[in-house]
Amino acid sequence: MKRFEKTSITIKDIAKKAGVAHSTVSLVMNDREHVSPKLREKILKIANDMGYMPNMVARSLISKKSSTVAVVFPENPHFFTITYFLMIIEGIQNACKKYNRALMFFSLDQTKGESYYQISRKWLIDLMIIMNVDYTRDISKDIQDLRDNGIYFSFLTKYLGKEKVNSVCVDNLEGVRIALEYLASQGHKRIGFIAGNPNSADGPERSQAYKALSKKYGFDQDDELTVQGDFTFESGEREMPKLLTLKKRPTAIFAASDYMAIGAMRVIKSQGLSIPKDIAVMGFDNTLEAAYVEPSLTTIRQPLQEMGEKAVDLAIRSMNDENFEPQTLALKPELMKRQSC
Amino acid sequence: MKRFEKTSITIKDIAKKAGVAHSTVSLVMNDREHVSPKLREKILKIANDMGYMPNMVARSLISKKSSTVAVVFPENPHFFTITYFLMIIEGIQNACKKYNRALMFFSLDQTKGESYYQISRKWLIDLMIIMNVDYTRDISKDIQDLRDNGIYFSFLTKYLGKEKVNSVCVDNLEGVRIALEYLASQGHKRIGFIAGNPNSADGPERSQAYKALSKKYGFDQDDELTVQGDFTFESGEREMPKLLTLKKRPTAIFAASDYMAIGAMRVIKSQGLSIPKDIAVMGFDNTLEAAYVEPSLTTIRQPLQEMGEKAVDLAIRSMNDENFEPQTLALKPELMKRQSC
DNA sequence: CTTTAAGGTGTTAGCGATAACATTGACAAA
DNA sequence: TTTGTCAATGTTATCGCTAACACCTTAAAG
Repeated sequence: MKRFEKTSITIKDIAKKAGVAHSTVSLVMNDREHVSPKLREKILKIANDMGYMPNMVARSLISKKSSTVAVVFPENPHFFTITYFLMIIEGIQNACKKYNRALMFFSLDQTKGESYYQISRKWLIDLMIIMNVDYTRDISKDIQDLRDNGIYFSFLTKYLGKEKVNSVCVDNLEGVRIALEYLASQGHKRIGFIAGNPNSADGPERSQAYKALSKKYGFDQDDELTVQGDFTFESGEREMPKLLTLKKRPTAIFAASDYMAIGAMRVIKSQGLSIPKDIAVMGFDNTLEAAYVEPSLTTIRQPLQEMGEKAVDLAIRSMNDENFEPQTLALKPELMKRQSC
Repeated sequence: MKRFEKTSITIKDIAKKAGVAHSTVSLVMNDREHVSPKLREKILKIANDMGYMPNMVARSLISKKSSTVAVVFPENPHFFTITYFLMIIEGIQNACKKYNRALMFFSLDQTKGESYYQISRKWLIDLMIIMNVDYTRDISKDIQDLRDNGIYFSFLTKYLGKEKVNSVCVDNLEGVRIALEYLASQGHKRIGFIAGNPNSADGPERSQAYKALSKKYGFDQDDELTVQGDFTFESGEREMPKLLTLKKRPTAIFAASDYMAIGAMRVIKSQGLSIPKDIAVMGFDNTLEAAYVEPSLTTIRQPLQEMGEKAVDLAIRSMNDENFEPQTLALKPELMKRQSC
């Protein structure tokens, strides 16, 4: 008792005041049966009067569950300023509110050999959202470790491996279809494509969709119409000149991310070309910046907040229902008509 | 033992394998003295071989400290998409890395009567970053509660009350000075000012600085040159027309936030006026969007990341040094010359 | 050769909570 | 009245860890 100067109200304090055993108080606090309504009422009142607040840490220790949602993302010094992620996190935060869980963030430092399971064990995490997984690591093992230890999780975005896991993504095929259809409706036939990060889940999907659909819509098929970016602003800036110097210049550019589209726009404008008159630009994501650039960027909206929320929902459902089959949710994208097309 | 299907490696497992008491293992894990180097070595090796990972929750429970940094912000459904906050959070995340703490987020729901202290007790938080406090609540009491219970904290941004507490902010006077001086150097004499949220710490400070300095620089002093916004994009859009319809139109606009500046720019452009030729626009903050708008926004950069990092630093220093005087750090702003001026 | 000090190590008691199991007591049936 | 039953409580062990303290070495001092 000397060790701690001050100690806050515990179930034992309440028990003493109410003249019952602390286990009874525990039953009341957890809303379990086997306590008479009268006593329950009394204990609740005392707890309230004393300003009792359960100690989540002690609960975690005994139950091996932490009442948190852990978001784990790869080590990236600028993770938080990529608004794309932020909008997802906002959705996750809303879900936390809904399920009454606290939100924790962890960055996974590959170089230190940290694993998803280690983090979960260290902090008694029982629910994890795995963001933007780095496919250079052995994720099958990660998944196995998590499963073996009763940790529920969802991937954001789509998980590429063969295991059936919860994951949430946008319907890329549909997104690309909407984008290309809109460009086609505006009379474009020659469309340059800036592809996204080939090591991600979304990059290749969008590239394939572009390839397949541009045939369907009767667009020009030259290989040189596709350049390889990595979703970043810089890659858009880097690759755009290649498209501008083609003998036959495309009349529209479709970038697999808004950041690349914005980078490309900068190059186009710096060449004295007008958007959309000389070249139309279409993005993908609808990140915050899309509305602010000039001209504002026509793009495909990913329901990012909803994606974050659903990811938590799925993990919770897995947790509550043994028979729930892990699934991949592909949410519907939407065309945001603005000025760049 | 039946209760839990699987249990992970604990110090007792290590102790058994090493043939010592678990308390000895604890000493080793905490890098404390009274263990011979040879034994320490041996235990460390065994721990490593067995893949031991300390259970932070059990540690928290006994030590009443959670090894986390808790960021508490007021209930706001869009908190995470305000990039201003995000950049700060990025700094906080970096500091967490540095101090080897996990990052937790809590939104404080006034309506449910939650208090900062309650959150800290519930989760055994010992270090808290209080963001954007809502001055309609009795913060003196919050501060007292936290102090009484040995919880260390910093405010972001500046704390307005009389108590001496850790807080980090930008030097608003200096920021406004830099902005106005630059405008003066470009020959502006009549400058419209869009003030920020009067219930915040930064809003009134910037307004006062504007008033004092515009006298010093010999700018026009009409009251009608100042309109009242609240930092948001919408308020910029709402207030700008008032400045445009003045009999004598200002040649430059200084907004107390980038969001308001961007809102103002939209109005100016919609009137067919050119920026900066007809009207120059100066922002404050240097949020992400400032670089993307057209023309790009000249603004005063707040070192947001650094602010987040310093806030954690201060709280940690308070924790480690009993004699450390709580202080307010005012970081230096910086002019970001772009195209809008 | 015994005493003493100090460094190592083990023992034990919690932290605040949950949960298995034991016990009590009230009421109905025998 | 006696017994049985089941709901309502109490008792106790434990989660993984830390820390106070007791104990036991060993080596230097007497």
